[in-house]
Amino acid sequence: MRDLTGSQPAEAGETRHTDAVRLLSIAAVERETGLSKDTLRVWERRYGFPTPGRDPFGERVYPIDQVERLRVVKRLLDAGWRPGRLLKMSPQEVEALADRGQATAAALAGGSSAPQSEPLEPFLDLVRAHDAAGLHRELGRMLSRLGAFRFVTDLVAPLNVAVGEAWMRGRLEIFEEHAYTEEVQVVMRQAIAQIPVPQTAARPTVLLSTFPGEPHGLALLMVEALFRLEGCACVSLGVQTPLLDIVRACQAHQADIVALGFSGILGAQQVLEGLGDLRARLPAAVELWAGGSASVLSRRPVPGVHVVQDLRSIAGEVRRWREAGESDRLA
Amino acid sequence: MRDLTGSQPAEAGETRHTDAVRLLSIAAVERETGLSKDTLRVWERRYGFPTPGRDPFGERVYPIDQVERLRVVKRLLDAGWRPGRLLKMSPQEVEALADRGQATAAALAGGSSAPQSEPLEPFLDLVRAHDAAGLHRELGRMLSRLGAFRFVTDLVAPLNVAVGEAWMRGRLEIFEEHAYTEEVQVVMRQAIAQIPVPQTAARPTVLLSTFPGEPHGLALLMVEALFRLEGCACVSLGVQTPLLDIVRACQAHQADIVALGFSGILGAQQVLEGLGDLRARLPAAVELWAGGSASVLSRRPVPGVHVVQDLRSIAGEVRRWREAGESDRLA
DNA sequence: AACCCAGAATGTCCAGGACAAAATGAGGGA
DNA sequence: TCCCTCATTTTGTCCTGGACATTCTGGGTT
Repeated sequence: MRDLTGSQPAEAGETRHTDAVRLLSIAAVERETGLSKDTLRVWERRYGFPTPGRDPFGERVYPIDQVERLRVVKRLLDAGWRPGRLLKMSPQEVEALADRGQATAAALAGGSSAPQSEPLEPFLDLVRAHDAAGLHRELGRMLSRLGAFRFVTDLVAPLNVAVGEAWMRGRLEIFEEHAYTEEVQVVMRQAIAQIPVPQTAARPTVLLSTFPGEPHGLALLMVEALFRLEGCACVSLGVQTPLLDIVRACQAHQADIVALGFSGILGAQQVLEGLGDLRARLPAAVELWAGGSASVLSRRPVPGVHVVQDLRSIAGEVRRWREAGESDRLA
Repeated sequence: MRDLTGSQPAEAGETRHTDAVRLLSIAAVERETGLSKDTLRVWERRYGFPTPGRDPFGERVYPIDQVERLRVVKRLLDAGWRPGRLLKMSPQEVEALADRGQATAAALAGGSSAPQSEPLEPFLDLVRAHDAAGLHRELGRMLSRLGAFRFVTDLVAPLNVAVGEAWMRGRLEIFEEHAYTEEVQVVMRQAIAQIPVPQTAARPTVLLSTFPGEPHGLALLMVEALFRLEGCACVSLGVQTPLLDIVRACQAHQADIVALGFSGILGAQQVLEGLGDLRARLPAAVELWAGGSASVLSRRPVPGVHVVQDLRSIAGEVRRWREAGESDRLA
């Protein structure tokens, strides 16, 4: 991984100020890594890593390089590895795993069959060059060339995967991923704005959001575009809507489908409990769709929750819904 | 508050299923209210509220009405009240406070002097009617009529405050606030797209983001629009960038100003520690600007952090930066 | 080769104690 | 009368160490 920590040559008597810059509190580590305080403490107790020092008040202080390692571990965890093994490995071994591990996990998830019709490298180069304007221009060009549907399915979707993978391998910084996401969002909204609005009272009516703690709204936009292209009425609540409010919104908008996005930031347990909870609170007639890169979804099915593995399948699923509704109306 | 909890008439022998719908785990309450598990437990111990039951495993289960009350308490907390007093009050007293309390806090924050030149009620009515299309249309119309600058400062900014206040008084649901935010974001992005891109190498270069846990990206868009109108180069990382990555992005983009948004969701301590931490990690030449509705910012100044109280002041501050830079270059 | 179950692994929860930081309020000086 | 300072209370977060439901693993059985 490129060294951007701004490390100066360590001098003998490090000042208090340097310490403050090098050390993070447990709350800061939770913020930076997404690992809960409970998990951090229990890992230390069980596996002997991380090994934070203590400040004068007896509170944990984490060196920055351990935080970096925790970040990689977190990502490998999301890719299907288990902490017991990862945390016993040396930093070098973890690093090596990150460099080649993702390919395994991606292949395992069955992503290999995706027809990757557009070259992605030029876009990754623009991201690495921090050329936001250029990225915007090229994305806009591709949107015009491919049309909204193929733009989403053939370019943005594989590009997201490639960006995630590049981060894992240390070839992209998190902030570069953020900048990329932001730019794609702008173009995606542009794409959505171009889709003609459906008739009033179009069906199904789709409610889009994510759970609290899940800030990844890009997938939501992609899904919204695809639903719109199918002539559905979409109501997006943006990201991080509390569960009870999703239920209320569903009532208020008379939604037929509630679609939620998951990026793998949320823990498996939170996702499953949340989905089960939501399923119990929603009327049975409302379908609950879940999609995104979170691996839990494919690993453990939740009863009554419709998992959308591939963006391309949305069109077919909407058709299924409409036909099912038709027969209901006849009955 | 309007009853949208979907309550059916309670029958004598409530089923297990109904229980599951009525009771929330401590993790779910954290998700719904934004109050940490630690805080929930310590409130129970100290103030005797909330008073969760226990499931067969001895774990806390919170009735849904207590969760509703906790939400109101959280909002009053953000408005400057203290938990010791709020949690000793009866539910009715808290409710009454919410109904009139916000005005006090808003006046306290000095918001009364804002020249509110545009009528807001029609927009609130559209939000309440769940008329996303109508809201979009009216906002777009106002954008054209007022121009980007006045649209942001005279319409969107006071509207945000009005929406927050309406929620507090129980006249707006959270999901309605979400739907509103989403629609305004769409129009804001449209507004930004209309602003001509500045020359290459325009200065100052502004880096925009929020801390992890702060999902409110609307303020960020508003600020971006205003910076763009002043001819600044803007790099937005979207919301929730880890602190270390903000530092790296700042290096990579050679930013002159790092601007962060705070909505009051993050705890005071987190905001202050984060800002102090970030200030220590950024080069001294980089200015750190913080803005938003979080009350901490105005209550407790952080050394080396520039607090932007009013959106209108951004233009002047940019001018200040440019003049200061000029004299630096001469020196 | 498919299935199943004991045991290990793992994240979250609990209790209750401690303490730094922030807010409050009293007292004294300009 | 107003403002500043300092002691006191309030409040959120952190700590330890234990417990347990749930998930995953690996071997044995049909």
